[in-house]
Amino acid sequence: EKQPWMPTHPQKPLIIKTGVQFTTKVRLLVKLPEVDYQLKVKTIFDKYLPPGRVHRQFFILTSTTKVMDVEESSNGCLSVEFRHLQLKEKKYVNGTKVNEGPLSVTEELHSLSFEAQFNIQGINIDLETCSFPLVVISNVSQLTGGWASIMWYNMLTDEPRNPDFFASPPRASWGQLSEVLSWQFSTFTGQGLNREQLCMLGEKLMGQQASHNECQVSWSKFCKLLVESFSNKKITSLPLNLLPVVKENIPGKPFSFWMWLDFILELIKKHLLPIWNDNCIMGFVSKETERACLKDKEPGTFLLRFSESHLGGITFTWVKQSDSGEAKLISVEPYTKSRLSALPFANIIRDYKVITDGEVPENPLKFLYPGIPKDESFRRHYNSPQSKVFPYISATWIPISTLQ
Amino acid sequence: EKQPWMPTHPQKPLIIKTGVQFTTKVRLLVKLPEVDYQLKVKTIFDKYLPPGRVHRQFFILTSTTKVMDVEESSNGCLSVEFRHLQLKEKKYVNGTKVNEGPLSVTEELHSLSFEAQFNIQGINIDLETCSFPLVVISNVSQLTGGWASIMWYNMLTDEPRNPDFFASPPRASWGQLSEVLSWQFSTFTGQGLNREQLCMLGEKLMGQQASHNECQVSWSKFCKLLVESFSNKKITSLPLNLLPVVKENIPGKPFSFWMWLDFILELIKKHLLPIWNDNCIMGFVSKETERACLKDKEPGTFLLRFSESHLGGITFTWVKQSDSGEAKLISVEPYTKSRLSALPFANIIRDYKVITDGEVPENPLKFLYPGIPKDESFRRHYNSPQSKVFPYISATWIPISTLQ
DNA sequence: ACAGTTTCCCGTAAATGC
DNA sequence: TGCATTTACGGGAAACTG
Repeated sequence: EKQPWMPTHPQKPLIIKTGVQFTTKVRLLVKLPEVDYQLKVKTIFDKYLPPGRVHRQFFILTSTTKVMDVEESSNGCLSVEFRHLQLKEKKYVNGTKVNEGPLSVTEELHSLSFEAQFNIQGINIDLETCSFPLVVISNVSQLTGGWASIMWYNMLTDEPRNPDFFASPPRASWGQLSEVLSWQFSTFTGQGLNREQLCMLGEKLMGQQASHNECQVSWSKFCKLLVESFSNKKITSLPLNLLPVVKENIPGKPFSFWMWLDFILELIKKHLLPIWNDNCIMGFVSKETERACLKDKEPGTFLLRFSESHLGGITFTWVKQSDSGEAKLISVEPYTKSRLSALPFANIIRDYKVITDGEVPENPLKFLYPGIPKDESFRRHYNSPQSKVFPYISATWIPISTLQ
Repeated sequence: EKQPWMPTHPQKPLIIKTGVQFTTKVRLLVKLPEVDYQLKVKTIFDKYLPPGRVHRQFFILTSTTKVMDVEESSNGCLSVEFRHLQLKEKKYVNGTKVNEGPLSVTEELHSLSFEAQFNIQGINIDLETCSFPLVVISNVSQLTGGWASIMWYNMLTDEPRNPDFFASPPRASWGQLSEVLSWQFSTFTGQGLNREQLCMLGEKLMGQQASHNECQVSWSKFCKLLVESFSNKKITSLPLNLLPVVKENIPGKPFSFWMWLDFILELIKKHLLPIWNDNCIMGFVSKETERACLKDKEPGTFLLRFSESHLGGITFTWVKQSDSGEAKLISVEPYTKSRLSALPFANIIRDYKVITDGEVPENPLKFLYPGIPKDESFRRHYNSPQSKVFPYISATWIPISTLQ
């Protein structure tokens, strides 16, 4: 017996949102002789609650039993697919809501059990199986946190069930973690992260180290602590719940490493997929590396990287010949999903202009690092102009910045 | 007894969306002596179904009884407010779903009844009252149609209840209708439409007439037929359900007069309120009037009007000195809510540029019709540039069109 | 007051039904 | 099959609640 899983959110399975339908399928791997009776399967949510601790409790709002059927696609074994299942929270369990302790809701692990019972040659046989750990959320804003839990669990344990996993979550080696992160990118882009990109992520998470692979990353560093600030390293490495105290000291970055990364994944998925897959986006580059890359390049050389200060933002940095003759690096305010839905990023790169007073506006982006003429890299991604809208003349946006 | 009404959608009361909470209040206008007992009120949805015809049927999902209370704000009379009421459709009434005839769902009129019963000095007294007609919708996309019904009903009858009103809806005189339309604008802008604007609407609906005020407008012309097309008047004046036949012949305008107008109302509400209230938008101007206004004006004179072909779009038309020396009018592709959320309209006017090959981009908008220097009209509506986003340089959009 | 969490519901997209 | 209508649910914001 085994439980494949049809998730609500295809890229983030094993997360169920209350009030949103999900689908699950159970297959009976043992072939039963003489199947001329109906085998009814029942699903139960959280059949085995961990004894000591108090979770939120949920129940399946919709019908929970269904009869198994011969599956045509496989070799004739029995299976049943539950569709339109929906979860709802039981409120006021025992009249009181018990404090849930230090775990956040996305660290609570739940499970879906399946039961069936049949009688063969006078012997009653009980079948039972159980899903991998599930996270239950109530709003899509919790998907990022929930998916962090699913990844951490499956990366670090082979146990099919351990609801207390996050009571003391083990650390991960960077070797393990980087593989998982890279895999996250490959799940929807077809390719993972390269060595340089992973190296930047390792540095961001663990600082400069001789060898990252042996480093251990804690759960809280991955997903609960604020991202290191370059300007103020010590103070920002505090749990989120200390944020108000800290807020006055450091502006920005009220997000964890994983939250930062997951927003980038979403940005790529929705707005950057073709140019990402075409390797036009260096993406994960520290400011130091960026400087090292660009400082000796000719003016007009640029690279694309994800903002470290703005969630889900991408920026470009280019080399400008300054008046003193020395090269200067300039980065544009990061483009986020809302701005990218006004104009696709490739068009922004094509049309971007800097206006310096008294001078003719100029596009400062000429060569994609290390030195490929811009249009050669991006031409195939430029959007063709929209069709005519007779009797009007069509209109679009030109992205600009004003320099002093 | 009387029923004020707290709507879900504040600007469009008397419309209830299934599954969305609404609130209603009943007040007892008779003052009862010696009120030392509890007066329980019960709400019933569609207590009196019209005998012959078959409506969709709904019921109140939530609790329907509540005890009246002395209202403090008024002079101590009894009242009760039902909150969190929610409507759900009864499916499969009597096992079959009967065809509903020619009425669309937004033409079905429903009602909410209130009952109370009390005993005073040995006499049983039944109280009962009923709301004005209500429209029930299942999606906000039906708000426009529902509100048309509410307006038409209340404009043309004083009956508190007539569920069959739309079986043969009376016509409205343009005098009545124009007053209601103007009032729609004033409900959220503080001022109605002026004579010229109303005149354009009258022409759009009824064609050129000596006196519009006496004209009668049918319900279907108001809200069910396609808007007249200037290029093809006859063919487009057909009911929406004939659209597929017509579609091949005429592009665009698959919407009724009221739908067109309501999208404009929404556009004003969300994106144009300050400049609308400042009378910068002439808005309702036919192409003929536009030409008459602008043809002798100096180049750079422009006006703002709502698109007749694009739902919820606003455009500007300006005078361009053409090569032949003759004035030429050019209109930009209408800006709709999605594009206006990228850049506010006032900024678009300020920054708009036309690029003609080989020439320096130029802003063709100089004088707001009849001749007010642009900045004088719009300066107070320009958005200040966004704050700095250190260490990035800020970026924005410049709206442009390319000519030839 | 406040942060974590849930609820609410618009608006788009997809599904459903006639 | 096509349109009218409903359902689904992401996403932003408000409400809730210890």
